[in-house]
Amino acid sequence: MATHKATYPSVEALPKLMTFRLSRLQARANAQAARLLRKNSGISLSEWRIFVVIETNGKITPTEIVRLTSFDKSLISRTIKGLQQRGLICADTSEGDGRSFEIDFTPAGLALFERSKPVMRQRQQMFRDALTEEELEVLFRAFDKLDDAIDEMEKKL
Amino acid sequence: MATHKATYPSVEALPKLMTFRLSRLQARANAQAARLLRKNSGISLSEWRIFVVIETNGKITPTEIVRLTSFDKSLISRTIKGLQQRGLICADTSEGDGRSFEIDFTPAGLALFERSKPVMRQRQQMFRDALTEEELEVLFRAFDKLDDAIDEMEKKL
DNA sequence: AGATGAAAGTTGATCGGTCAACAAAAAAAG
DNA sequence: CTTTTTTTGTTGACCGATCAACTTTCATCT
Repeated sequence: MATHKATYPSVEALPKLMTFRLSRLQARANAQAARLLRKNSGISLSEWRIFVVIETNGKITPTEIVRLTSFDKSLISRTIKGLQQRGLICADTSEGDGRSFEIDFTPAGLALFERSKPVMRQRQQMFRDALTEEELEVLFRAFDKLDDAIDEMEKKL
Repeated sequence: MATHKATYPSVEALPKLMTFRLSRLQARANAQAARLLRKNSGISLSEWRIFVVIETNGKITPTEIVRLTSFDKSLISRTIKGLQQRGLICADTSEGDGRSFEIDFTPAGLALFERSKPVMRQRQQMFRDALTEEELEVLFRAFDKLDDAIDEMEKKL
């Protein structure tokens, strides 16, 4: 005979919610990266990201950073200001556009970046090593597809 | 003859950085969910998550929520307070523990939750439909492995 | 029982991230 | 050439998330 006690979708369902897992994983990865950076070089995660973009692209304007990364432009603006004030990046006005400017490493900034690179590279490698080649492929393909799915939802929902 | 122009790891490398992709995807998914909820029922994402936990578990204490979800306990505390003040959940002190209490839906809260469920379920389904069954399996396995990888890094780095 | 330590929730401070409004400059339209 | 529109970057306000300090209650040890 059934009791009156309610039955529920069961808590095991929670880890099967994609956005739940995604959110949790990202939060943990994020917190860890921030802690590592803080310990190794005292820079924040947004600052690290700006550095990575400069490294991969060379000197670059804020708008280009937005285009390449989709980071929020106001966060970029504030992050750049902080880096400048500490002398970790330099800025030169763009030729032919008085509104914009290009940022680049200063020697001090590059040194600080290089100081964190080993541990961050190792971390990236540990993430990759945790998965097989095939899983990595599927994962990145899944990222692409989920990105597209969000685009579609923006239209339909 | 080579020029003096520097060469860089190439910007195409950026989308191959796992944490970069993870962060971007999660941020987008997050913002979208928040927008949908705001539009449909005016509740926040943290409030939605609390509702989902109550739905899957039944009435529950804050500490149990922490255990099940790893959400931050202070955020849970504030979220619960907000829901209570709007009469969307009710709280009864736990039997045998004067410190704790169990929260549950009020009729109003349940109604609001049910109002958002269809669109949120559809969203979850669209995420799942974006991937094949096999990709889904690999994705969730990857989540598990990456979670474990973070645990290991906590020890080594 | 009384003291000590652990656990449950709350609160304040702070930071990161997002959004909307804005000023300056450039580009496009007339 | 002048007006309008767009683009670039900055700023203020706000919410979400995290951390540490704290209060209250419970559990443990003697």
